[in-house]
Amino acid sequence: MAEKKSEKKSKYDQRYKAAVDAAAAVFAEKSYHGCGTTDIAHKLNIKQGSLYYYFKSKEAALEAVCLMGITEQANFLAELISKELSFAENIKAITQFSLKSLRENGDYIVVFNNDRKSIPLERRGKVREQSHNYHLMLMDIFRTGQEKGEIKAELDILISVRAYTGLLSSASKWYHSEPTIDLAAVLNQFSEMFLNGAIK
Amino acid sequence: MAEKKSEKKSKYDQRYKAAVDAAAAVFAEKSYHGCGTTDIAHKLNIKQGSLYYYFKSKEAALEAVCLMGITEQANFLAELISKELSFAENIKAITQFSLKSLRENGDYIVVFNNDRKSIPLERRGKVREQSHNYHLMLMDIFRTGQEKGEIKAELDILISVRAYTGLLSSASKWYHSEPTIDLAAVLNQFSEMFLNGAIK
DNA sequence: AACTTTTTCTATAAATCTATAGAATATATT
DNA sequence: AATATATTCTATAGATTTATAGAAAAAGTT
Repeated sequence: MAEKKSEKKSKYDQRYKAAVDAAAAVFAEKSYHGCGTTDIAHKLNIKQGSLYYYFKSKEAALEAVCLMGITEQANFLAELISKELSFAENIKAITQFSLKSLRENGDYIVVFNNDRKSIPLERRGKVREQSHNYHLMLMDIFRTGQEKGEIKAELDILISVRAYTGLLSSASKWYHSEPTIDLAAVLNQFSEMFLNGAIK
Repeated sequence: MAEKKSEKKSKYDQRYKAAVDAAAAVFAEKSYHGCGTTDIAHKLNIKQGSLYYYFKSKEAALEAVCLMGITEQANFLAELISKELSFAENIKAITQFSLKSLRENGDYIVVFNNDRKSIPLERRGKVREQSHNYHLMLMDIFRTGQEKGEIKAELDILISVRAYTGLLSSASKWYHSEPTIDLAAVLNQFSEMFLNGAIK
């Protein structure tokens, strides 16, 4: 009976996850305001009205997608920090994880990057918290790197963090449409360029 | 009479420019699909229906904004190339011009970056042409830089260009909300990081 | 098989949004 | 001043969208 209950629950959960996936895919392709709930329902093979069995509102779907996108990244950062690696190793690890996430959960990251501002203020709390947290952890990694003398002393840490996150998030714009480009090549070059620069 | 005619024409042109500015501001703030024509009209201090005296459609307004955003950048690149500077000088000049444009015409660039995909296919021609052109010119600058031995030989040019444009376009996400940060500081650090890297 | 719960469907209310047409007002010209 | 032109307004048609309510169907339970 406990087994049956958990099976039942997991059936709903599976379907709920499929709904969030569908929302992520549609939001990523057309943007939150650029799509209708019909599009999401169609991708799930159900009718528009049925979607509200899983989401209280379209906004709730957006929140779920964004939260999942940033939470995965934040959790990874927290784990990474506990390992106390060098700055260069941290950058390589973060770049690798980000690009792998882009390939496996690209829609979530794209939606977080592009549409998180469309979450209404009263619902934005959790997403803001996670992304603020992510930012703080990155700042921490950079600050530590500079204190240890790994990062050039003259660099402003905030600008550096912004530049690095910008580099990563920009990858989400083209990575998906260029399957030719090899993941490892991008990874190596991003890390190399960011750490050591483009010129000799 | 010729003077009066041109004055008249320029009155319409002034107002048309104000309309495009208003559209850019609203699109940048709420995104193309996230706003209504009412928002644009309100910013212009006219009623919603009056907007159609200046734009045939909302989509036409979007096209005008995007085209202006990318054209300015493309024109600058074309001029720059004719000067035949070194790679490092080119990067500094492009970074400087981009950040200056961001400050002065930020809305146009934000809209081009975020919403150009919302231009319907049949209207996208001119914008695509200009942005393809921009990409080709950047590729050219990087290729030349590598041939002259300024860029590390092992770097893939396409990935480098993507990384650099990503760095620039990401600035449009935060520069606006952080008036504390000095333009010159960002400029120097962006160029420095991209050229020489973050670590010692 | 009868019953309960879960999931999906149909139909629709209510709000919103783009675009148009024709009236009204302002501005320029003769 | 009378007339023409340019600009804005009002009102609205028509399409679309989100969300809800209650019926129907599917799945699970006893």
